[in-house]
Amino acid sequence: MASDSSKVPGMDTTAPEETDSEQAPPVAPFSQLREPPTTQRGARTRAALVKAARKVFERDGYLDARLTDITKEARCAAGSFYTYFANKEEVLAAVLLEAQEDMMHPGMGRVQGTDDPHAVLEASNRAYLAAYKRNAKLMALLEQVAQVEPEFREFRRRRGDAFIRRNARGIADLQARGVADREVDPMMASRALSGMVSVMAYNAFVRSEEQEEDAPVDFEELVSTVTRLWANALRFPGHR
Amino acid sequence: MASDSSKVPGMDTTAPEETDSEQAPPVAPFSQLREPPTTQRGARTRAALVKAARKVFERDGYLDARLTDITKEARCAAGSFYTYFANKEEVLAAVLLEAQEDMMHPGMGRVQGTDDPHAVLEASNRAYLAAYKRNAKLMALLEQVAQVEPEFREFRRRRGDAFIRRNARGIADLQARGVADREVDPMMASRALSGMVSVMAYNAFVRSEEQEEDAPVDFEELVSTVTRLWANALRFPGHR
Amino acid sequence: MASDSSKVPGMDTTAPEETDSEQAPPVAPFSQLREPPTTQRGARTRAALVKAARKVFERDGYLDARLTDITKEARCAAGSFYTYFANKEEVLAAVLLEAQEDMMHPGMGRVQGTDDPHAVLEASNRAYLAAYKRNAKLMALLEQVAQVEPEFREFRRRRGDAFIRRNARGIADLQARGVADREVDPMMASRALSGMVSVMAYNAFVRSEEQEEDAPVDFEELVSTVTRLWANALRFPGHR
Amino acid sequence: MASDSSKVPGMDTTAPEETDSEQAPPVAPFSQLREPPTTQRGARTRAALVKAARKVFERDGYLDARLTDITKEARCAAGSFYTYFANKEEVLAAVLLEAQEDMMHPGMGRVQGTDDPHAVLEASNRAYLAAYKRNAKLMALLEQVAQVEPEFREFRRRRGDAFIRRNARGIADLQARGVADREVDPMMASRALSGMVSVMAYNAFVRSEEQEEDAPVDFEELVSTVTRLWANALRFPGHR
DNA sequence: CATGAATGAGAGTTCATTCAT
DNA sequence: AATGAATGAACTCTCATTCAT
Repeated sequence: MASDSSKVPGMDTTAPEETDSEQAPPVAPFSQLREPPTTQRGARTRAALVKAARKVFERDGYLDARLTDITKEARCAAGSFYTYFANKEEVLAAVLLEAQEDMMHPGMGRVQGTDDPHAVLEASNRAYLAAYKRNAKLMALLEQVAQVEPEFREFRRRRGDAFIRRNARGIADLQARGVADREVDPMMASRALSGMVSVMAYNAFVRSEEQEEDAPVDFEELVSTVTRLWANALRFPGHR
Repeated sequence: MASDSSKVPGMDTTAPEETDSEQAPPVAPFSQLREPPTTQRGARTRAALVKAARKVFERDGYLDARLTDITKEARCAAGSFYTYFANKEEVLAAVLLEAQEDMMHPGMGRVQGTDDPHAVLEASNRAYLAAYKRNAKLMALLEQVAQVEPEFREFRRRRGDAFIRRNARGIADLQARGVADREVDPMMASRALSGMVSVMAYNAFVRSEEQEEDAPVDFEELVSTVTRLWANALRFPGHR
Repeated sequence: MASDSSKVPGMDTTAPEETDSEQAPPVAPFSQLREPPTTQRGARTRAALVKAARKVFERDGYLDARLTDITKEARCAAGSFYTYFANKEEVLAAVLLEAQEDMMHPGMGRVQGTDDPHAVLEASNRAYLAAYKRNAKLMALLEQVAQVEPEFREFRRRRGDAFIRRNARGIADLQARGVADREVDPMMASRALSGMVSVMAYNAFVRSEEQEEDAPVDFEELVSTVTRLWANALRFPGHR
Repeated sequence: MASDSSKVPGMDTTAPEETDSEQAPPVAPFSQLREPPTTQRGARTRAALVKAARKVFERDGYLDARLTDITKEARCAAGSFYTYFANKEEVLAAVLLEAQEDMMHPGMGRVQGTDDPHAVLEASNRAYLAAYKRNAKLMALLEQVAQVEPEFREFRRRRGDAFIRRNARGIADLQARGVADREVDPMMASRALSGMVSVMAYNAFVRSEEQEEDAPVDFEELVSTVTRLWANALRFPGHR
């Protein structure tokens, strides 16, 4: 069970600039073999290919996607593909790079005007889960590819690590403030709890079709459950 | 992200016969298309093929494994493969079926002579993690295959569900006894916490090679961390 | 379309012993590679194989029939097949030989107590068509095999020739008696008319499933039509 | 006994436009799965493959023909085959389609300036037989394939039906004019007589090699014999 | 830059036949 | 005689990649 720790949730109590510095590495793990197109036509074709690739990958999966499917979808010749990408891996990298922004910046940031750890945690989890839901197909794709291509395994790892470290800092911070249980190692706790949320996200948004009868999980219930368990696990005070 | 919910951990406070009845389904999801060999020689060849298949799968992964690699490893002709299996999927099913016993019955069962929920939980997690570690390569394989073959996705799901339900019963039981937080839904909590442990197991035993520098996680620390977080999350009492 | 000239119809005005002498050759065109079984058990197994082969051939066709299908049907081991036959061709030969009696002797013989050529012809055609109908599946099989195996092409040819020659003699006889048109060569006329009836038989009894809506041909109408055309073609007198 | 009723002979006394409308269906029973090549080079390759396929099929038979034989003969790579055809069946369809024109339109049409049924019939039969002779190898191939591939069985049936119906109309027409025997059903008579000619053609031009000693049939004798028998069978008047 | 046909290595599968038991 | 597992040659089809136009 590949849990996704490539995209992990949690709380963010740290300063924004640090976060950014952490996010840098996962952004560019792929070497740009081809230089970007010079002409306008080139740019258009390239963009069409990336868009088509995303569609085909999400529909057929990475392994079953044939390059000709992609070029067909992009309405260009098979050979044109190689003007922009060396192979399937490279288009996928382009697809992920393009979507990365939204996947990495859950968009919440910090809850304004409060220091309540519980509120911060909840907002953070909500933002994470919402982003996961938005990009569910891509996350599924990433999981699949990580099983097969080491480059993307690495990509997934870096993304997960960024979240885990960010959350670990948050935990350490709360421990220092006396708000969180000091008995646990912040890093390990972050791994466990970040993982917990990512598994829930994966199950809810990616594997949901697998579940035959089960009613789809209610989003808010998901948020409150993982938040509550997380808070409890770290023994946030004033809880009830 | 494929989190593992196919193999989930947890605590077992329920009666043994119930547990068994739950574990039954995942045991035999694959129809035996080929009938078992009648002669002794046949049994030997079949066993050699299954063994070879496990080796090749673990070494090369499911997708890169070629049937001829397997027959070569088993020292038999390519055609002999088809005496026992219809295709790659079927050998894999045989491999998993053979290993299933150990993967499903972490071997612990109950801690004798105690009702202490914390002790029970810890023993349960230790047993689960130990079994995961023993079968790490196979778990990795299962993750990989589940991404590609619906049959095995289903297999993974059933296994996960069995654990999740078992743990959900345990949680409900503790809630009834007033030992666990009654605010959370036992099923959702079980999903989250079981998932948490399985991710940790996956990261520790499967993805360990990925982690370049990080020191390998200490097994006992892993057990105590997840146990503590789990206990806290459910607000076990008497906690320090 | 496979018309059958291996089994041709017609009229038989010649003496029986001549006919028999013609039928001899087609009976044994196949070399008996294996000698007949000595023990009683052997005879039983061989018989079971021939019976099974006929069933499988008629069901699946010669080409799609696998030897293991036959042995399975005969409830014996694959290897046992080779105790009695060298290959698929040989079983088929055995099957045809066994059925030959009924296929070659339409069973009518002569219409007793009449010299009326029309009555004789009609009886002959009726007997031929009835035999064809009885053995339709085998005839279909023979057609199929003849397209593929030279040995059976030869077998088919000999059988057809026997009928054609017999009918040619009948025609020559009638010409001598002044009853049939003397302008046509008896042999050629026999080829044409015998062929005509065999095509009709093939279409009616073998290809009947092909015809989607068409009502199945009425047997008696078939008999009377071919008889009338045949009689007309040779300008039998007194015909209306 | 593969008689051909797929290609049947006869007389054509009907208006041309009707005939055309009947011949349409058999012309295109195969769906063009692959779209036709756009470039000139593509057209050349495709044509080479069809030509090679015809040669190989006629030489080795449909079943024994290997795809690599065809590509080798066409001097192109094995994979190129699949640019134009999905499998062996499809090339064969292309081969037959290409030859269809000549096989379907025996080229005679009507004898100009005469209403003499006998002359019309003879010209029609001559044209049919000549076309059969020209395409003998292909007709043999069609017979063979029809025994094995349902699609081509259907193809054969449609072609036969077209001829049979055309001749049936001719017969009905002559009956109306009082020239032909009114006792027989035009459709059944057409089936029998068309079949008669097609068997003769099959025997003369396809199975001729089988006949060891027999002198090859004289073409003109063939024409006059079947014509005479046909005319007699329908009791054309003024016959000597 | 775009096109789309050509390439060819390589994998899975079938099944008649053999042969040790 | 019977058994049934073992053999391995043969063939089809896929698709990423190249390259002439």
